[in-house]
Amino acid sequence: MHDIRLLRDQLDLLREAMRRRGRLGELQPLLDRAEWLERERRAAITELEAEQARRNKVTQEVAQRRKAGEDAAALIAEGRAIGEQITGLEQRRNEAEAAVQAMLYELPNITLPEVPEGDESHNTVVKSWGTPRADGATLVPHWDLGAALGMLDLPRGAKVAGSGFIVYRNAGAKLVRALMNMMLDLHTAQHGYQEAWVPLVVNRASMTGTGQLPKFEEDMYAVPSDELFLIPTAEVPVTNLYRDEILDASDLPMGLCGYSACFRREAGSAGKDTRGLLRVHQFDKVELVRYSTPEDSRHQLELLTAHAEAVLERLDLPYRRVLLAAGDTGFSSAMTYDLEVFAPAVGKWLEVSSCSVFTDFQARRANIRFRAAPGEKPRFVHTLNGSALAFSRIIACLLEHHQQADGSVRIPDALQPYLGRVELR
RNA sequence: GGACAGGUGGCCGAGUGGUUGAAGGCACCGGUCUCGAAAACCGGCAUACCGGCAACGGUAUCGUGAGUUCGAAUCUCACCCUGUCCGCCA
Repeated sequence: MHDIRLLRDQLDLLREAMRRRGRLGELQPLLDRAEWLERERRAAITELEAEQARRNKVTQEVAQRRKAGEDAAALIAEGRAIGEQITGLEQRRNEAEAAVQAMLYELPNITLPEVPEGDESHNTVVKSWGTPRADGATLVPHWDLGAALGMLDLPRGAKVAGSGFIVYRNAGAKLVRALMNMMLDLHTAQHGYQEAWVPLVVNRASMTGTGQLPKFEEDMYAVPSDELFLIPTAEVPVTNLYRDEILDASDLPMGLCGYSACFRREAGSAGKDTRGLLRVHQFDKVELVRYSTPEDSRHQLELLTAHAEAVLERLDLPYRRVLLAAGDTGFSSAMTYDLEVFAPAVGKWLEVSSCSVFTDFQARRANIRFRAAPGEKPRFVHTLNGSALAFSRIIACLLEHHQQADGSVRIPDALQPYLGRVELR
């Protein structure tokens, strides 16, 4: 969410930000209306507070007369009339405020200057590591290989829950545990993250804090009877850990990592890259979250991204880092690097991580602040997060990239101790 | 799920419907004293918003939201959270 003051004195900044995302045409009317509503809101407040001040005077006068034993009937009548005025003005203020708020919730974050403008065709590969296999045509796709190895049971997943819900079995199930432990050990022991094990459902306030609500309610599984939502990523509970709190400057930068299952309805993407493990309704993920000062957040994005990349390097999977163009950058994000790994049999680069800095966009929504020094005013922190990593696509890439001529799969050295074997066959 | 008890400032804690933004204490900051420190004493110490170049003025905030009233931390209702006991249960 943006600072409401931008609507007053930096409207062109917002306008330019929307243009860079290629959404000005669509959002211009909303911006205009929001600007008008903000003026209306303040006008209502000014009038309302004048009436409230008047009422407070009358009220005190009543008290004094009562004490002196004088008659206060006229004043009480006046107070009643003012009260009616106030009720009307309050309603006017509330309506304007709710309307402005609703519009602010619809506006995406302002991207950093170095983010290329335009749509996804302007995404830029800024780094490559390793060599993708060129013999993909000769390889068995992960869904067939996984089934052949007894690791993946997609038909029964569909039976017990539905299409897109995966059953891992035998070495596949153990592989999930191995990946979880390997990643969490790396981030806690080498990268300085605290570990958190968090709820898989959150309330509406948390979903609003990180930006999933109110705009993306359709994308989430919900438990309406309890007003809870299944998390699409551990980003939501982990970032909201410090909602409505003031951190000490000495706490920053702070890193938290956590494993969670992630639930996504993927409404509207039926049939698109949905084979095997490419796009599923429930997957596992280790998430990194960082809190930093505003001055340091850009640097923190590089650190965070490097932490995610370290996992890929340990898994010996060739990847590339893509700087997303403004139009492809997520709603809450100011700058995002996607990490993509090549799945040779599928013949596609798969997004296995998305590392973002949200500037103060989430912190303002979630009201997460820090005090730079004792006595100073609290300021909003900057939040960051990134997957490190999403398991299902990693498993797909492991099965394809490390596939050997006889249909077995080599297990990367770093994973061997966790899985307890050197290959799958 | 049921029955009680409770939610007040950074923390503890008072608060008969009428200068209560809220006593008192602790913590914190500044000062006096001291070679220095402690103690003692003096003073300061919430947040957000509106108006104003500013000085400053105003409004709101006692878990949340509604209501009663000229006026609500205080009364009523609903909800949320915490604690204790009972029930149920992995």
